[in-house]
Amino acid sequence: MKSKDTAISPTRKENYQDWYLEVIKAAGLAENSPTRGSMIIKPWGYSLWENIQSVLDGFFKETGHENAYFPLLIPLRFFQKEAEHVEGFAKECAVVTHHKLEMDDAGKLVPAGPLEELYIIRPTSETIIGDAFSRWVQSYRDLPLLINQWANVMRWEMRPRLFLRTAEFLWQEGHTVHSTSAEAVEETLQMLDIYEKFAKEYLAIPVIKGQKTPDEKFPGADTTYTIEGMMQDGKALQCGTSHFLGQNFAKASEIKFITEEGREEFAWTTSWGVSTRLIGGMIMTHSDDDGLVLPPRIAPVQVVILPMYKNQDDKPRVMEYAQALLQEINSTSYFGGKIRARIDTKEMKGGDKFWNNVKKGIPVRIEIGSREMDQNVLSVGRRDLPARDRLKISKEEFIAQLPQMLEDIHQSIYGKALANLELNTKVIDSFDSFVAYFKDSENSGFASCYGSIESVDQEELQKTLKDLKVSPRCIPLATIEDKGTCIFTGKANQPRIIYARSY
RNA sequence: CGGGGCGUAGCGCAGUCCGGUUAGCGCGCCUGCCUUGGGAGCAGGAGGCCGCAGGUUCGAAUCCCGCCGCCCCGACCA
Repeated sequence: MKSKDTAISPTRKENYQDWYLEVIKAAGLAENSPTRGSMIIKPWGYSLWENIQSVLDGFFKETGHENAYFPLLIPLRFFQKEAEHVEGFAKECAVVTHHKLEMDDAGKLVPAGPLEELYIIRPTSETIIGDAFSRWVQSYRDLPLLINQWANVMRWEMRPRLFLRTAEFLWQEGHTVHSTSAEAVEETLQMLDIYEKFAKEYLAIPVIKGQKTPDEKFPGADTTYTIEGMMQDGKALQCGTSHFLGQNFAKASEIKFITEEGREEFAWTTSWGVSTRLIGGMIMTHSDDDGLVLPPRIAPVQVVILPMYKNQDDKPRVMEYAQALLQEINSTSYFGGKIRARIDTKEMKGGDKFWNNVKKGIPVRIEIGSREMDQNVLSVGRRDLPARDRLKISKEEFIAQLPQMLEDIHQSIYGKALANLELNTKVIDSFDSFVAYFKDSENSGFASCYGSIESVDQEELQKTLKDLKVSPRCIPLATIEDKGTCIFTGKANQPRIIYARSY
């Protein structure tokens, strides 16, 4: 094959959507399955999820949460209890109506045994967990109740996209119960902080912490908080949400407790979640026209050794050297863990092997062959730098510098993402410039402007936003005290709202 | 769920309008030779219910009907 300018085609500039799908394919992260809207997560993609799980699970446990598991199927009557919740999710619920299959006359399997009690496949678990909580919570002594579940959920999406929006997806959902409103709000914000920390420190994704406007909040929540990231095409991606549910679900599920004073009161609940969408966000934030770029702290393999040998006679010597190098790397640490390294032993031509590992996004590549061995150096490539650049460095120096190199890569890709976010966030002062900002470009980015909650109910504004495909993403917590005149309604003393196109 | 495009080998496609030998091509895969540090070359080989199911016909990848899936644009969303 002729050598190409970029390993991925089309490039981001040529067609961002197709580029995204190609990156996933080339890295072997996931593929479509025979089941509509549901993806097959391949080992390389799943190992990313495993790392996400293990880090977050640690954070959850450090903050006193325990894992539990609730059923996949939720009795329809439970789901019915919270009106707003129903309105939000009813349209995308898969329903289980039968409990067996029978062969018809034509020899085809058909559903039989209709269920008396219908079930939905959980789109989220507030209702069935709430039912359990109503029994678990009796007294103020049972509170707070801090539960998390790792699970799959299903939302029958009209337009699925790998990782970003699939009918079935993997996530964690935290569900907590508190005796006071203030404590529940505190929990909601604590978990939002954990998500922000995780996004920044592990996925190297800069995010804006904010509050959702009423039209964008979780159905049934009093307040929804979000972390919003900006992809390389300027679109927003909601990377995680944390909800203060008030007493809505407590009332729907009868979660009541006896206070110290002996009064019976409804409890206050929260829920919060992140999903496999994070993987999509990570891909879109960092990857380039040569494929996936993995943040070092979450990469399943942080360093890959590529043995290059001219012939089978040369192989033992190179492999032996590679093994020894692997041992040395494995005995070094980065960010609180042993450095994860492996040798790519696949029998492949040098060039193929090289580009495969580029496309997999492995942060550091080491090529060793007789050339390096004779000179007693390593050829080292960093995934955040052009693929063809190599650093010649002695083994000793490399081992000594490796932790810092991984750290540099993390900082470098985070820095690039942050620059993208900052460069493409514009302060907008008027309705006209708001419209112009989004009309001028498909890849506008974020508009930060004073907006009122009421403005979302204005029909004319609704239409304008719809035409521009723009929606309010959040009211950033960082600027929540910064008040001004709403550019849509003229109402004074309103907070800044981030508007953007989104995934 | 509406509008548009598309389903042919693992991947990317031609052939479909206008039905007619044995369904092709490139990449990949296997074998051998030759190569070997930047996605090599030559030779040989394997691999297809032409998305699924009906229909029209002597004959269907090709025409008609239905269904399923994928991509794009709307409506909806983590």
